[in-house]
Amino acid sequence: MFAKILIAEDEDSDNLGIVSAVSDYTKATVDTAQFCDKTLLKIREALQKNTPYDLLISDLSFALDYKKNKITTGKELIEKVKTIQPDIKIIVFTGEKKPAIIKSFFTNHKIDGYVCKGLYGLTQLVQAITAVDQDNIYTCPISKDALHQKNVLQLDQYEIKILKLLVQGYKHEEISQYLVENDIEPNSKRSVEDRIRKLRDDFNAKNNVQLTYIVNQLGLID
Amino acid sequence: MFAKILIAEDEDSDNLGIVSAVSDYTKATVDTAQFCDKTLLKIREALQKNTPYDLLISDLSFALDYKKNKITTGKELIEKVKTIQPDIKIIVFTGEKKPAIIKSFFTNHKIDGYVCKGLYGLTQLVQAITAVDQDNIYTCPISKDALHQKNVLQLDQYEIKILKLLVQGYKHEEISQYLVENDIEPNSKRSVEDRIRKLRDDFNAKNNVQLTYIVNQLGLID
DNA sequence: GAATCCCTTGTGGTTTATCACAAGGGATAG
DNA sequence: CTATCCCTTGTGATAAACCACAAGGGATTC
Repeated sequence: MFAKILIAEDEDSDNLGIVSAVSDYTKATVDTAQFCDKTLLKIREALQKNTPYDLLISDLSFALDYKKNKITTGKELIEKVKTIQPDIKIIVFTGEKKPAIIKSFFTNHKIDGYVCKGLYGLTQLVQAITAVDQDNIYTCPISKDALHQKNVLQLDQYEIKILKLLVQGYKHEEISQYLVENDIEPNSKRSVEDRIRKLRDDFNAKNNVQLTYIVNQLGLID
Repeated sequence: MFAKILIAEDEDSDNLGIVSAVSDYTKATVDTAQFCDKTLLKIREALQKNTPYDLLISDLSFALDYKKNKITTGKELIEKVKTIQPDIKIIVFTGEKKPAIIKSFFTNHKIDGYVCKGLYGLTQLVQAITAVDQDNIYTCPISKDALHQKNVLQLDQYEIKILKLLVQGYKHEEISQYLVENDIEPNSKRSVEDRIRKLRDDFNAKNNVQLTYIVNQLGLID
């Protein structure tokens, strides 16, 4: 079983509950960090002292940093952590329930578990720790659903760019111009329209208003 | 100081922290409820036994009810509570930071305090309890900002209806039809357009795509 | 090299959104 | 009562979104 666990969670109301649940269950050394940068620092230090953490339990959203922390989202934090200690296990423990976001953490960031905070969050977190300790992947009911949804379409960078420009009020023509100026191809007005139409098809949207609303609700253009 | 406090919070990871902070500070009887309906029930029972709660600390979002609880949002909960015990003090303790939503809780629901969960959530919650106990209104830094923002435009039901139809892909003409069928006035296509144009002006949006994106981001059409 | 496929782009036409101008009607102040 | 204001609605024009068809070009296959 894990011997050294780090919990990255900025909400003070949450900390106590998580720490006590985790340390009751695992008997491991449990440290906490309330900022992304602090988390990274602790992981680095532990590595240098040859007493690395086995497991990181991390939230995704962190308070905006009045102290100018460099990293402010769990996404970036996890990316950085993976570069300095690739073998560390990671469980995300968060309120975020959007399927697209959950999915991307498994596919893009190779996390080991995902637990949504909620009624039974702590129970599931304990289950996750057990599973991950045995080299399994853990998904709570909500994230399991998210991963099994077939029609959680992932957007590529090109599509995200177009949609972001759209919600900024850009016209098709202006989007085309922007793409030309930034050397992104394809970039004709016609191609932009084509891609937007494809997206409308994919998401069953009647027009661009509904399309942008849908992808925004799904968290695809955050 | 308050003698009897009820905490409505569905996240189990949060409960422990909140309860211990509140009971350490107040020396009051502190009860908790993980569902909206359960909360309402406890308040009713306490009233009948002539030992009512002095203070309700409530979250806003609650887990969706597999047991078919009637109330699933803090908003509805607070409305109901106010009808059965109008004099109870209410502090909202939640992750929700959208100005429009925060504002509406003070103007429409006459709550006594609003604290955003976060780095110093518990500290602020304790401050809120002190303030509210002395019949003052408490706003945490974030909600204070929200209340002071001048340009947090509130939408009326008519405007919300139109915007909701818009993001469902309705055309102006179809919105007009819908309004006619539901006896909502004004309902001509022209009037619908006019109102949408006014909204675009208010929110500085170039077109309907940007408009709906903005109001959605602000949480005005939830 | 020719046939084929796929992606990109262009053209032109229809529908919808956006906008300017104005007529009608109810409410209100004097 | 009348002048005025504001809200609603209508008309018609322009801009943008939306859509169907097809040409050109690169890559692949045989």
